[in-house]
Amino acid sequence: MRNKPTYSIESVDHALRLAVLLQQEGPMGVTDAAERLGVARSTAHRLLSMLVYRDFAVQGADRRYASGPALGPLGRVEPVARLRTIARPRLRALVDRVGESANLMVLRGAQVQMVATVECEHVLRVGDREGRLLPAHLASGGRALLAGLSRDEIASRYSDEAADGVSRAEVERIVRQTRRRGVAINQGATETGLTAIGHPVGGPGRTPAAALSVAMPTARYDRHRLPELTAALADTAAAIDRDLSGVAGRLPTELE
Amino acid sequence: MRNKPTYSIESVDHALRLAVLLQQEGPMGVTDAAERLGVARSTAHRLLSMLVYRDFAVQGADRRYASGPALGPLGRVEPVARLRTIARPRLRALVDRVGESANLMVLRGAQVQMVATVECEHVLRVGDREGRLLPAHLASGGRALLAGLSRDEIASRYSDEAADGVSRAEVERIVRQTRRRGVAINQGATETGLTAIGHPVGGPGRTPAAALSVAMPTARYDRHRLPELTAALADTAAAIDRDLSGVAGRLPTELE
DNA sequence: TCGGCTTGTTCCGCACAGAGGAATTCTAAA
DNA sequence: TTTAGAATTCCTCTGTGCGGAACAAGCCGA
Repeated sequence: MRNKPTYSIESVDHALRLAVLLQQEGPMGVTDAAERLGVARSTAHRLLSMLVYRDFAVQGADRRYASGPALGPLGRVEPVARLRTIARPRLRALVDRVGESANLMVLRGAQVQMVATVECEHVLRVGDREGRLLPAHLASGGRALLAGLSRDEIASRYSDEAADGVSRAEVERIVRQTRRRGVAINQGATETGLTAIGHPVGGPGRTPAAALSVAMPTARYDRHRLPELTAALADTAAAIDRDLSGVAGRLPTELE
Repeated sequence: MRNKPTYSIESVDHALRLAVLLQQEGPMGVTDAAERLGVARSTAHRLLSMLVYRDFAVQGADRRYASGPALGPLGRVEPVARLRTIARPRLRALVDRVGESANLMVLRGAQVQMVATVECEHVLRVGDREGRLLPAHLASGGRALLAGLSRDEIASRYSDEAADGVSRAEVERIVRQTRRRGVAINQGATETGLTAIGHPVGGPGRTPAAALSVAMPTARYDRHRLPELTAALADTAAAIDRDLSGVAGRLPTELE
């Protein structure tokens, strides 16, 4: 969730908040919804009717309204927010350790979405990209995640024809390269002068669902730093994985 | 999607329509969104900003907006609509064959959602319940679907404590009973005087994702009709499964 | 590199659409 | 059957949502 827009639309905000409430808290009645939103019952009813109209809600036999098929499955939005909360102190520690900005990202289709970013203290640094989407095959974390996918899984994300500027064959070449190197690296692919190293989050035997990266100006990257960076990434990934397992969390791969 | 509400809210409608567009058609820019909605660019931008604010959209590095984590996965809403379209003629044929109302439903958590209904021509009949949610363990189609789930899968939908009027132990008892009988039947469980027979849709080796039922007044149900009804349901389920496989569709179990 | 064009973003005035109070309808329990 | 609570419908009015215009950012070709 971002900052409130400069010119927000209250009616739309109420509707979207209500959709999220249904998703996260389960079925509720009109009166419940009105109280939760701080609006009149008639307003709540109108909002619910709009949500039903556009498949964001359905009404049960008991007259309560539940989340509809347009929304993500019940309870599964939270993992992204929880992932951000759990990962942020670990990202902070990673930045302190290596002195470069760090990112956490999840795979969404053929792209990665930046979930969290912690910036380093250098004046010249990679800035906050939280919330943004990048092509997965270009980003270091995206490459780390793609390298963990089967050929079928890659096929389900990339068509035969070049789309979004890349063919499946090219993605497969990048995956093979990443696997061969044992490291996911992006040198200038997403932005000239930027180098990033990626590492998946998710222990052995588990599908990696998120990835870490450290990103820096190419001027500060030297291949002799690679062992240090990869070790720091691996340690941080393991720590995040432990944190997530400790709360019996489900990882956002299940968003897909 | 239902009929347009009596007192609809245009601003909310625009926002929800835009969310569905992002979901179904992939990333787009402000100008595209404005054209698709028939609004000014500044209005489209405000709507997109609200969607981003509430996690229904994210903005990519190329400035386009894509669907956000609060929405169901890309392209997966449509299967419900397509399932309805594909199944409706088959439901019609089923109703013609057995002379009773027929439903198609999908499992959503611990409930089933009615996807499509075709009513029979008797004056006393089970009416249209399309769009409604019912407790899965009570509905015949829900029972048919639950009987196809593993113990773990049932555990993920029902907690230990009695919630929504049922405990997991009770659900497991119903599942065992359904499996023993080889038929999923609801006599008066969802409504007094109503009897329904359910049957899963999904061929051998595939997880049943939807279910059919025929539903009638108990006054018209006789256990000697059971072979006829189950045969008609099995034939119809197989036909729908073929129709779905023919278009290489994915079934709505993947909504979950 | 620069300029022109396109697209995204911000601002503000105004009129009509969204909110809410009240009336009506529905539902479940006693 | 009655009653109370909740859902739904209706309608008035004011403040909010829309869109035009200005501004900012990005892209591409010369």
